[in-house]
Amino acid sequence: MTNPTPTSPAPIRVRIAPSPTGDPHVGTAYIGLLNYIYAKQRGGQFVLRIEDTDQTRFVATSEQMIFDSLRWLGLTWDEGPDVGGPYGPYRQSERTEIYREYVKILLANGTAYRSYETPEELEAVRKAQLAAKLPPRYNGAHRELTPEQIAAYEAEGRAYVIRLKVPAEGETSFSDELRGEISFSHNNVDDQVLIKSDGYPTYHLANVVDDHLMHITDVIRAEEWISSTPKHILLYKAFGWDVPRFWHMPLLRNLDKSKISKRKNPVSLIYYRESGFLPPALLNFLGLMGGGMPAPTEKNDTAEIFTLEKMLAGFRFDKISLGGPVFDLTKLKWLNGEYLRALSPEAFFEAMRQTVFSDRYLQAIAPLVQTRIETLAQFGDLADFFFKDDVVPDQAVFLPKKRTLEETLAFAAELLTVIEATPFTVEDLEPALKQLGIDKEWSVKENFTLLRTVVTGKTASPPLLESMIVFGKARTLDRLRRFLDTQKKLANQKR
RNA sequence: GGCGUUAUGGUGUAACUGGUUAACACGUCGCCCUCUCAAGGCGAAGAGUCCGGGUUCGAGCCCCGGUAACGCUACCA
Repeated sequence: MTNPTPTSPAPIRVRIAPSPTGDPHVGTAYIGLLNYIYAKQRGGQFVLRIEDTDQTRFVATSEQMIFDSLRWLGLTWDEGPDVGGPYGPYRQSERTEIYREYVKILLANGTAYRSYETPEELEAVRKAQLAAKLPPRYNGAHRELTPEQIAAYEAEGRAYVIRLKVPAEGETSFSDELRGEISFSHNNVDDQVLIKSDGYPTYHLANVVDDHLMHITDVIRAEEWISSTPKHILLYKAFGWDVPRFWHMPLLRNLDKSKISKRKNPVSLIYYRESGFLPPALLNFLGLMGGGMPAPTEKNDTAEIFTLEKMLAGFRFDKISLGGPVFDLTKLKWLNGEYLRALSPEAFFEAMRQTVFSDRYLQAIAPLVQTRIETLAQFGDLADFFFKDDVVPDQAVFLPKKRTLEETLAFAAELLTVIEATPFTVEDLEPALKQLGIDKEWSVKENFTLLRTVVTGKTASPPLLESMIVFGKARTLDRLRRFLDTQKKLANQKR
C-alpha cells in the first residue's frame, strides 16, 4: 500500500450518505465500496448516514432496503442509524434541531440571510432570466432587506428560507485529491438555500454540519458534487471549521455515456440480488470501474478477478482513472459466471436454494398455481416465467389485434412509467393501471394482456398483478424495459 | 446559455519520472473439443491514443488553442 495520502493525526473517518428515496442504487454501492476500502486500508471508520431531508421524495421502505443491500454486499459500517455510534443520531430527520441551532451562527455573523420569496415568484424570475438568455440564478433580491421590509413580510405571515450569502466578489478554490486545483468564481455560485420553508435543511447545510460534527476527514463522493463543493467550502469557512479532503470519483455511465439511470440500466441493488448476481462478483465489477487495481498484462491474465480482501490490499486511489466508466452488464455477467463456476457443487446448490428456489419465493408462488394445475409436473408449464432471466414474447403474442406496433410500444412505455410510480401492491396497481387504460382508451383486456405477455411471455398466466408482486418490482420493471429495448432494436433493424 | 470535469479499439482498463510494432480482459468472428449448448483451448479482426499546432533526436504521456461528451445550473440529493 503506497497511497500518497497525507497522514493526518486524526483517525480517518469517511461516510456514505444515501437518500431513502427509492430502491438502493448501484451508485451507492460503488461509492460505498470506495469509502469502505479507503477506511479499512487506513484503520479508519466507515459511517453510514441517512439523508432523509426531502419529505417529498421520502420512501418509507427505502432505508431498510439500503441497510439490507449494503449488508448483502458485505459493506458493513462502523456507525449508522441501526448500529449507533458516538456522533448520532445518524438520520438527518432526527437532527433538524441541530441544523436550526447551527444556522443561527450563520445568521448572526452575516453569512446567511432570510429570504421571503414564494416558489412561484422564484420560478417567474428564473423564467425571465432564461428568456433573456441569462444564467438562471437567484437574483439576490432579499440579500439586504431593511428591518421594515422584514417586519412587513413577517406581518404578512410569509414563510421564509435561509440562504447562504455568497461573497459578491472573489472565488473559492479547493484541491481535489484526484483532480488537483479546482476554482469557482463567486459569480457562478448561487445563494444556496440552507433551510427550506418547511424547516428542513437542504443537503448542503446538513451535509457540512454533519460531516463536521461526525469528524469526517475525507469526503469521497461522486463527480456530480464538484459544482456544489464551493458552497460547502464557504459553509465550512462561515462556521470557522476545518475543511475535509475531497475525492470526487467518476460517475458510472449508461452505454450512451450519460449518467447511469434506471431508464437505461438496472440500477437497483434489489434487482441484482434477485437476479442472482453474487455479492463478490458485483463488488469485483464495481472495483473494475475507474481502475485502482493492478491491471492484467499477459495473455489469459486473471488479474481482473479479485476479492474484497484483495482490493483492501491492492487498491490504489492514486491509480483511479477519471473518465466516466460505462457500467457494462455484459462484462458483469461474464464475471458473475466466473464466480458461479468457481463455486463448489455444494455451494452452487446452496446459492440456487437461497435465491431462485428459496422457500420464501416458492411459498409465494405456490398459491398462485395450486388451483390451476392437475399434476405437480405442470408447475413448470405455468410458473416458468418466475425462473427466467428474460422472456421474449413474439409480436403475434403481445400485439393486440386492433393496435399498431407503434401505439402498443407507446402504451407499454406508459405502463412502465405508471408501474414505476405506483406503490407495488395489488390494491394500488390495479386502479392505477385501469386508469391508464381509460386515459389512453385501451380496454382492460388489451391493457392486461399486453402487460401479461411482456411480464410472463404468455397469454395465460396466474393472476397477473399477484404474480408481479411475487416476481418483484425491480425485475418486473426490467422486463418492461428490456421489452421496449428489444422491440426498438428490431424496428431499427428493419429500417 | 453559464460554470465545471473528462477524453486510449464497441466496453473496462494498461503503457515506470516522454523511449521499439500501443498491452490485457469483456464482447464480436473463426477453428478445435463435443450428442447439443455452455465452459475450456487456439486464432483473427478491431484503436495509432478527440482534433490542430508547438517543444523534443523521440510525444498517448509536456505546452498552447480548439472540439465533443458528461455533470451542475431546484425550497432534489
